Amino acid sequence: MFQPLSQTHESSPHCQTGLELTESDLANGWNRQNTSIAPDFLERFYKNSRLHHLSTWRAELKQMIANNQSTFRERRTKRTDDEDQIVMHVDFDAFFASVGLLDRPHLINRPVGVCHAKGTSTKIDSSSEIASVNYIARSYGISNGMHVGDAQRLCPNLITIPYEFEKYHAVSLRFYEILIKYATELQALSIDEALIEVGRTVREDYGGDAEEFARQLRKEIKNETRCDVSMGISKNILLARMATTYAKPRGQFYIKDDYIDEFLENQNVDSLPGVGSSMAQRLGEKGVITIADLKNLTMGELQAEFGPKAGKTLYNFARGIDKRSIQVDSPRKSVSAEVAWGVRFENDEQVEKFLHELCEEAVKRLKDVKLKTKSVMLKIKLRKPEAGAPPKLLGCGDCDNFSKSKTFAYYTDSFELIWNECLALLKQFGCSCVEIRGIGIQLQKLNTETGKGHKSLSDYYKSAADAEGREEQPADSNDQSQQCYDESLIGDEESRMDIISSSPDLSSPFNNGVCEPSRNCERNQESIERNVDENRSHTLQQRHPSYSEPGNSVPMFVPVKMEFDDDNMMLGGESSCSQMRNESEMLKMEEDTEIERNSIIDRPNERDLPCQETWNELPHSRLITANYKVSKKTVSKNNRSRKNTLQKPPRRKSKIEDESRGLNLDKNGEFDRDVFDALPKEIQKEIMIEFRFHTPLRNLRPIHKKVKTESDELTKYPSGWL
DNA sequence: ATCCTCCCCTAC
DNA sequence: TAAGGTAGGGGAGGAT
Ligand SMILES: Nc1ccn([C@H]2C[C@H](O)[C@@H](COP(=O)(O)OP(=O)(O)OP(=O)(O)O)O2)c(=O)n1
Ligand SMILES: [Mg+2]
Repeated sequence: MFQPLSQTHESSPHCQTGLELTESDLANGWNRQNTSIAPDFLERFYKNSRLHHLSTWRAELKQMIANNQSTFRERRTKRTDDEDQIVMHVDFDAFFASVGLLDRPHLINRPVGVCHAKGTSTKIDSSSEIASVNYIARSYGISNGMHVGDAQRLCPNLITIPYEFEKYHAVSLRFYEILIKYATELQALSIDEALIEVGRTVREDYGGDAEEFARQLRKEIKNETRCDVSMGISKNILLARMATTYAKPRGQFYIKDDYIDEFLENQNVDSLPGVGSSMAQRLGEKGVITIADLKNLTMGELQAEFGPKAGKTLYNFARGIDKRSIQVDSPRKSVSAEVAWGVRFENDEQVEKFLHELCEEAVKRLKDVKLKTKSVMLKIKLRKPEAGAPPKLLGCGDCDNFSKSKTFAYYTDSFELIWNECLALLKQFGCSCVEIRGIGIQLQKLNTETGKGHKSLSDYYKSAADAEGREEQPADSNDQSQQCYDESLIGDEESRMDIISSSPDLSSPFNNGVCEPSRNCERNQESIERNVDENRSHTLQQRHPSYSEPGNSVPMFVPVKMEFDDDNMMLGGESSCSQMRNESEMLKMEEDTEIERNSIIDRPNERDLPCQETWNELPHSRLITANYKVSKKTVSKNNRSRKNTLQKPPRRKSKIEDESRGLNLDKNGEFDRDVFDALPKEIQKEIMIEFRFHTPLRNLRPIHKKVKTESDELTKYPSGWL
């Protein structure tokens, strides 16, 4: 009764090991050419990845809009009250499919989907994903993201067409050009989707008739791109987006104030943007299916269950309230590169080589946006011990996810330094190469931090007007420091240069990362970095017999280009002062703790070696006891915190249970779930880490229970799609 | 309180 | 055959 749908290996007495699975994946020549061990894998993968394209385009469009802010400014000479705001959401219908059909008019009345599968096979089993299907295909129940095989089961006549990324891009650019003409504020959401604020345009040029404006805008976009958009209109972002969904395809819909409640109440909670399958399930467990149900919960109840912010958002959304403003530009907070497809390794050299390439990619992206980072995070996906071959060809399958980060003392964009940390983090994981199914590098704490949060254009104008005590005030003529900040981070080259030239002594973050002090540092400068999370690392290390004490390691000095936090020096204002203080303090700490600092980039001794001893060789009760004792403080704290939530389930159910299901702490195959469950989440995670990283998987016993299938993990078909 | 790390979730 | 990326919001639990 709990048998999963997946048919792969239930009858098998043993789980296949990672080694077996990876070896079999890499056994045939075609796969060897198309996995992470192939020399040009990364480039080919990114070239063909639709999701990579979506993300890249999104970033590019946001940047483009930010650079074009001045275009909107002219229109925004007056402060607009939130009440006068008219938000419109514009979104192409079946975007990839529609663009693909432009040159295939003979297919226009057939069910069509965009995917990689050539469709030459007569078998209905392709695991290729459909990026976009037209509305005819949707009438069969096919949706975006579905596997071709599943889609063909629903509609055997489905026609597949290939990706044409350049065309999507070109159509999108034309689309945004048109929007820029009318928008007072414009937020790029994706390649085919944007938010615009057009209150002023509608009032002044369309006699206040928002729907007439929308009709004309849709017509213009259709004429220019030959593709259909749908539009949602309302007083805020939430309602505009939901209106678009209702309007699709080839339609528009205006949610006026007196219709809000009626519009919302009968819809399911997951039609709220931000409420996905997980949140919908958690709400469902509380008997909340519709938005009307959601409205019956108090703010307190929602916050107790979902946290202060998420609870408040749910409470407001259920009432059609959304205070977010359109974000014309917002500072980038992270840059990353990751791959979770085709990732298979036979040996550690291959892992390092791949990580090296990925790191080059991540640093290139960092430099492309002219930023520097202070923190690098390595993300690893490891095959769950019980996971068989993934249903998706060369997919990552069912995985446990892990991440580890390191914080530097300074901002940097030095490949050497970042790479060095990536490698160190990889070694800290110490995982078996054949289990790896995904790797990612994320660079955080970029030198864009403001301490002031995001600002929309209207926010900006409001504060400028308020400060000046006048209503009409061009943005760039006052609040010099703020202007300096905005433009220097996001603005175009010209305005940046103006600002920089006004303070010639300070180097810019855009001058190729070189300033006088850093030049001096370039040679013979040791790497100065610091593990902020030392406590955590130490607990892990101490619990494992093969770890050395930090003091025992051999320091390794790395010559790197190093800079002071000059970026903040040029910002001026309060936030940069406090940032400077922090930097000075950090620098001081570095001096005070030289040994510890060195240990961070120590070349580890024995802990890098493959672990021979494993926890499996200990009685499991000892493991539990040991961990429990090490974290006694933790446990008591946890008890305290759990008391707070005792009324509710103390933790989110399914995820944790799924993760622990892979564990067999006892070599007799018995696993004391009660004991494990009683442990704090943190400790559970650490136990898992120990087992995943330091236990030969062949010692793990087969798992008989599985609740979620892999496809549950990674696909989000509407319920009842099969 | 507020920060940090390590996650999970969501959206396209 | 197939190309399951990426950025941001935010929560849990620990440290300060
Ligand atoms: N799982 C998904 C969802 C979307 N996309 C791509 C293809 C889509 O065409 C494009 C835009 O996404 P939308 O959610 O707007 O979907 P469509 O435009 O295809 O359909 P519609 O907006 O009419 O629902 O993003 C994708 O590759 N994979
Ligand atoms: Mg669309």
